Amino acid sequence: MSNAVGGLCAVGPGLLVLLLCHLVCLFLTPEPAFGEVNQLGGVFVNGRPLPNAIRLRIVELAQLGIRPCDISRQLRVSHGCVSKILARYNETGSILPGAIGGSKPRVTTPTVVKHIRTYKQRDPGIFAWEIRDRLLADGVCDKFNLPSVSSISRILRNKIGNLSQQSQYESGKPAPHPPPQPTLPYNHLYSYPTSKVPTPPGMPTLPGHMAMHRIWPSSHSVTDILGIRSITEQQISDSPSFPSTKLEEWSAINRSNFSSASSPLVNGMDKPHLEPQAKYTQTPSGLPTVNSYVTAPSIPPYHPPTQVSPYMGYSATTSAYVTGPTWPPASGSALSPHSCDIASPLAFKSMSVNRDAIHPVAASAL
DNA sequence: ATCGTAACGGTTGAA
DNA sequence: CTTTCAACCGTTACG
Repeated sequence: MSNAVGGLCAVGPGLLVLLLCHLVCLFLTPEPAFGEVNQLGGVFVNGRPLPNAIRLRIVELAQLGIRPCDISRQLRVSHGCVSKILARYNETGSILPGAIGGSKPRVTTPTVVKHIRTYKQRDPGIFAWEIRDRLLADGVCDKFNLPSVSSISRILRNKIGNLSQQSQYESGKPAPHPPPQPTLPYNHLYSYPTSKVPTPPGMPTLPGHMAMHRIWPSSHSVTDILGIRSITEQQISDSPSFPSTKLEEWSAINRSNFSSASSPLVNGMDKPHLEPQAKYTQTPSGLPTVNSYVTAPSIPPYHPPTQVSPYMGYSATTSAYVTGPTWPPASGSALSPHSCDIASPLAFKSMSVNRDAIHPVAASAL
């Protein structure tokens, strides 16, 4: 909670940083140096996610009732991509891309191995499939991270066999935190992108502890992003305690994105991640590129300074959690409820405040 | 005309 | 340190 003070201070330095950021951006992204141009004239970086600003914009426009095809034309993003982003948003409530790279989450975590070993010690004749059942029954694993029978066999063969001689696993790691949770250390990072498994269509939420796997969208929901986290809140929670969960998730989601979306405060500790940014134009905050994406005439002034803030918000903790898509916004967008005063993106502000002004946008697209 | 989606070539990062 | 692999990306083209 040293951030209470830091929060206040963050405003000052924050502005400085923003300024700095802009200077950098000016140099880095007059136009996307490594971008390619799609059929619509939009610039993209193959293999890399669209800047969050664009993604956000897509959702915003959709919430305003603009058709995907028009959004596509207006933002010069392929309709396939618009479709995908909106579908994802609909499904998860997040505009963010999934986790890029890395390996599948490990299921045979130390905790699981330990349990397997225990089972084996208690009943040397136990079968792998029995162990599997017990892992599930005992809540060590859930059906999403339950090791396969062959994995268990391998563990029995490779690890348990050796370990049983010297029990290095436990002695080596006295487990200061006796597996507090069956949840796996890796899984909290990866669970969210189970976007393929996450919520089987029709199943809105995951029951019980599985809900935990879905906390991520919370901080990334459009509402949160738009909202609009005040600058003072954005203190990147350097305390590794509670709030950092979100942060970790964030960084796990996509490191380059993380750095690009988060406040420059991260830069200090994240140097390696800056490189890709310089390389691509997924610049810090992903904003400057916006201008090159967005068709100038149709988009209201997209003042960078104010745009930055929502993305600084990405790194912050979460407050409100829009479970999803309040899709066709009943009245006004789901985004507007937030008083877009301090940190709200001008882009949105201009939309919600002068809703009339946005109509021309829609009109121009139609 | 619009939309959903598979294929494609690409990037990324853990193992 | 390099390679492999499986995740994701956005674009394109097709239905």
